Amino acid sequence: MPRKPVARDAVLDAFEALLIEVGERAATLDAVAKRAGVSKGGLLYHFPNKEAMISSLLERMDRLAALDIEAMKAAPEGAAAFFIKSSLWEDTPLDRVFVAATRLAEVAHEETRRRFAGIQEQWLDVLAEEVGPEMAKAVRYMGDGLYFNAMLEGGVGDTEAKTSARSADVGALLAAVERLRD
Amino acid sequence: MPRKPVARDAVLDAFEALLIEVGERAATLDAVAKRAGVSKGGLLYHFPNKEAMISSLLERMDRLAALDIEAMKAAPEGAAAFFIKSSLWEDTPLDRVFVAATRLAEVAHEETRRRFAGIQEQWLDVLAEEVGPEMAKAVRYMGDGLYFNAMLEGGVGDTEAKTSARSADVGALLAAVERLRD
DNA sequence: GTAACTATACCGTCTGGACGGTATAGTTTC
DNA sequence: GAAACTATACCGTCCAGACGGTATAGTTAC
Repeated sequence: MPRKPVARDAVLDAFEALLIEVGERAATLDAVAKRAGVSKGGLLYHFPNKEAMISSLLERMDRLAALDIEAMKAAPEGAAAFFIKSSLWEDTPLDRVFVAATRLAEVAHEETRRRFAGIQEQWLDVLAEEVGPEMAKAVRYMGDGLYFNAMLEGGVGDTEAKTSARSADVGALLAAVERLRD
Repeated sequence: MPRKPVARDAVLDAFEALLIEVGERAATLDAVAKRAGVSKGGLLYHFPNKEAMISSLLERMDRLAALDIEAMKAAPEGAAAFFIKSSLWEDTPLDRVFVAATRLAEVAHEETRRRFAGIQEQWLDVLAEEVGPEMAKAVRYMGDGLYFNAMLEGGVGDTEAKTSARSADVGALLAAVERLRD
């Protein structure tokens, strides 16, 4: 059996990290290859072009989002509370791939935008089952707001400090969700 | 008397439009000049480099945001309701410059991120005066969520249709705000 | 069991095009 | 006459992608 393609995952991780930290513009093939500890030729062996790399990242996002939605449905504290908590930036694989993909959507990457819309719709459906369609929107927009801020902050600075700063906000949001639930 | 510098505003408008519609990557100097109906030399006559163009856009944002905050304070329906309503994409000058600037923040433009943080802080202060610091956060995140979605949609497709689709959501959010106010 | 072969997993270099910016000479408008 | 342009040519750099080469692991043939 041939060697395991260890570089493939390393490349995707590096691409993701660069998108988060320095944005789409600076996530060049050279930069990705360098960060992954791989030659540019090696990178292009696994992903024939940049678009293929993006595709793989979107597949990763769909896979992780599907898991998240399952967890959300099964959450003992309720889908809404679970959703708000998980919208906080905690550097989980889903957080990372989500913010990374946001960078692509920002530069008008249509396919990425479509995938986003699909996932958001699923979230909304699950939330609506719990709190009704109207309040589901309020909850979803709060979560989107959390992501928006995570995105604006990017990977810059002390992640720990920012997480704890924002987790105070999550308390406020959970309280708001409780009020909306009645 | 020399002519009025009509091209200056045209360039800034074109830059803004391209950021919204096709993202930062595609908002090149050539593209901006072409869209503005101006020669590249003419563009660079007014803005010696791209950074100067960005600076002017951020100044425009600060100016419009300051007006918005004044309007918010004076709003008869209350700051929170005003804020939610104005977070909806309605193609106003502030909406446009805000989403355009988001594109720059996304590619890790530090100065843009700082300006955003400043404006958000002002919004939060005004909201807190009305609904208290905790619920102010909930309201602000809802507004951020609305912007997040406007940003993801970009300038693509039928703006009218999307606005009306989302204005239904605004109803839900205003209802949520009313509940939180008690 | 080993030689010949094949497929996979890379590496390093090169090229063509785009992009930001410079320079310069001329034209219109007030 | 001077500000506000147009038009065009050019430069250095960066980037996506192409290409040729290499190393190594498994496979077949005898």
